[in-house]
Amino acid sequence: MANDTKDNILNAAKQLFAKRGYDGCNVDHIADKAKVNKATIYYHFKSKALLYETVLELNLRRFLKRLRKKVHEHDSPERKLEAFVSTYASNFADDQQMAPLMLRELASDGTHLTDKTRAVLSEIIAEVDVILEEGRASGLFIDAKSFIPYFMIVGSMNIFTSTKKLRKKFQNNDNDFGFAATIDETAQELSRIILNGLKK
Amino acid sequence: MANDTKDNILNAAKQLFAKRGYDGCNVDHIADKAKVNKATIYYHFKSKALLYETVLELNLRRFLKRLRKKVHEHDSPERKLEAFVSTYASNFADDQQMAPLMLRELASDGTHLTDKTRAVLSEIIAEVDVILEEGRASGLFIDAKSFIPYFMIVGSMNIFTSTKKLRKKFQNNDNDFGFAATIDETAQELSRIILNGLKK
Amino acid sequence: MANDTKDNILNAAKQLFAKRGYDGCNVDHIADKAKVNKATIYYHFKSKALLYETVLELNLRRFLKRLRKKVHEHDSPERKLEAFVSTYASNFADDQQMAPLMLRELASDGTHLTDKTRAVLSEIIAEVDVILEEGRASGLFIDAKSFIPYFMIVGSMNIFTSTKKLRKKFQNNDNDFGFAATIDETAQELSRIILNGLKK
Amino acid sequence: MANDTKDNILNAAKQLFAKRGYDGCNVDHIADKAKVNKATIYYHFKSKALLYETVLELNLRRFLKRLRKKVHEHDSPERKLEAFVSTYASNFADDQQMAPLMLRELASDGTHLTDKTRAVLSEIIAEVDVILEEGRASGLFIDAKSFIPYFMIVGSMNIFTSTKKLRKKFQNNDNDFGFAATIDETAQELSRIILNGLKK
DNA sequence: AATGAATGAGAATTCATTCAT
DNA sequence: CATGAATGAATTCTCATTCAT
Repeated sequence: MANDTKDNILNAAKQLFAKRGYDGCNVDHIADKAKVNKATIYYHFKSKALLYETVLELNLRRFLKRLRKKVHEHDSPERKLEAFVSTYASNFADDQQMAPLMLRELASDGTHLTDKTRAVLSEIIAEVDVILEEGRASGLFIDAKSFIPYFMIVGSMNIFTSTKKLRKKFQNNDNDFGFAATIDETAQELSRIILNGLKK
Repeated sequence: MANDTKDNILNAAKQLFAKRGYDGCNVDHIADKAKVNKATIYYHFKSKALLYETVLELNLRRFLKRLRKKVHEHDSPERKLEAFVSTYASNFADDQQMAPLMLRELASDGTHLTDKTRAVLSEIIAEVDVILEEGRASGLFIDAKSFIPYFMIVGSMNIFTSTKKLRKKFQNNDNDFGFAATIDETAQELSRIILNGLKK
Repeated sequence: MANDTKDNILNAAKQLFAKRGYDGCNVDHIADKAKVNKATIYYHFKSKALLYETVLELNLRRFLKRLRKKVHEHDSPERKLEAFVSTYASNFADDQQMAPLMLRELASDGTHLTDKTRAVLSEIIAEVDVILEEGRASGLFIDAKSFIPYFMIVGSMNIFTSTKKLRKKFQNNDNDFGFAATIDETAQELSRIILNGLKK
Repeated sequence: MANDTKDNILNAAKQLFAKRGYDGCNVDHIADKAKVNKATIYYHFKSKALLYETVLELNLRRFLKRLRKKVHEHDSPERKLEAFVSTYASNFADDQQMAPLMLRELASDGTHLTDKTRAVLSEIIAEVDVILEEGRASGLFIDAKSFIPYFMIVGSMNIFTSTKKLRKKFQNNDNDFGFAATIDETAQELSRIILNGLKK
């Protein structure tokens, strides 16, 4: 029961933090959504800030695990990078909260990130770094700072996922810039451009 | 004098909204930073929400104007795209607030965006769209949805600029993923990968 | 109006802090008693703690001023000491809050005392110290540490004033220990014992 | 084992009630200090209020017993009064909590005192009363209300013991009012002044 | 145009207490 | 006996906003 309670809180918190940001949502609301008493949240997590940190760390860790698993199913740097992007996409398709959560954190320059959570973030970037290094070593890829392709992927996928409603508002226009694309189409095209761009 | 006051408020607001987000900063704090009385803010802008909208619209409009001017100094799609990216970079180099401001807005799915401001945003994307269309028309570029290169640029440049402090925290590690790069270097490498990636 | 408001708050606070102690009374209650909105208290005093400190300092300062004035109307150490005690008494007769306020502060070892307020306290003791020094110098008084007569006066007068209701509960007994005495009678007898006790 | 737990709770409670007062300390904190679960406190004592009353009654009773024993070792009123004061002092020297505990109770006009506990208090005063009565009967002491010497002793000894830290803060001054005295010196001087003052 | 004062509605956090185990 | 979990009711403090001047 205790674990159920904790999970309910963590899920409710994740949704609201994603939707409204840390400052934009309140503990009452989280308690309502989790169907627990507000004080119960403070019993399990000591403060709103610690709850937020827990949500972030837990989800990033889970995300890293899934990315790794999928990436390591492949051998060539190209397939690995594709796997990274497509897993990124499929994860975001299932879990709509991750994208705004990460984006807000980046926008606030990691203010709420603990050392442990930053370490997880680092391991995610490292996945891309290793792939690029392999690509460079085998003469496939040009020499480029790892963070640039990483930011390209993270930036575009997170923005795409976060702006579901916003993108719809452009679809009345004569030009919707392709905004109606699915996340998988987007991931594929993104992969294609990046891989092509990195190729020697 | 009246305009001085208004500008002071707009500047203070921009800095604080950028740093802490709409919900994360309060009118008292803006008043303090602008060195005006809190009621003065309500005299010039009707509410916190309207102040925020004004900040956003004003700055996006200014940003669009600068991008346009620089892009239109060039002729070929390639040079134009490069100009778009490098102007993006130089603007962010001068104005550290724009990046987190935009990023937060995207993370919150444009909740605070007025129709007018969304229109400005649309015109910025349209700049890229036109360039890509030209490129496609002249057989230089592959056929790709415009928003993808756009999100790649916006995502990576905004994340890079927003995470100055965060990136520094990675620089003790043996691998800093190239995070120490300047914004201009970053823009150049980004241009190179995207142009290469779009090329037929 | 602003000063009226502040005074209302200070008075209400004084009464409640005296009656229930710092932790025993709440800001809502003070606001009710002062007939102001709770937020108004926070506007004028930044926190409950600062309100408390202000109450303490203001009242101790006023108390010191009155003691000094009366003491300095006399010449001999004996008359001065009597004046000190009787003024102490007459002040406490008018202002029932001062005694429990001071007593609680002493009980909590001056935890809430600011440097400035401690200085006022010091000046009150100094009044007694000077009197005793004069008495010793003119060969009237025995050599005794100043704080002891001071604590005797402060202790007995403050306890007497603070325990109005408690003392009444003893008055059904066959022996009420003299608890029914007035504050002036008490002060006189106290003076007599101390003066007699200090005499060479 | 059961008694161990109860004693741990009573000791922890005594220390915290003394340091912070009834309202200033919370059951969680007592539980932490006693190294028991919070619910255990409610198992042994029914409420915070009852725990407090138990602490008070137990300790006052113990205090009374010790005072009585020492006082009754002497015969003359003078020696008995001296014994009362010196036992007061030696008890407070061993048990730093008693003084603030009593002082707070007096400051709050006995609000938390049960009838039983008030009866114990009464018996303590009665000890002094009997001594003074004897002194008056044998023509040694002047006629004075018993509570006044009692309040002088209680007031000064309790204030002295409660203000260990506060007194230290005065010791940088050029005049420390004798605050550096030990409790035994203080008790001796107090005895001397009171006895001298009561003498016919 | 600008400001000090005031406030209603909320927000985070605490706390004494209960209860199932 | 003892405890982890849970909670209703406070409690301190904040905040966007208004208003008289």
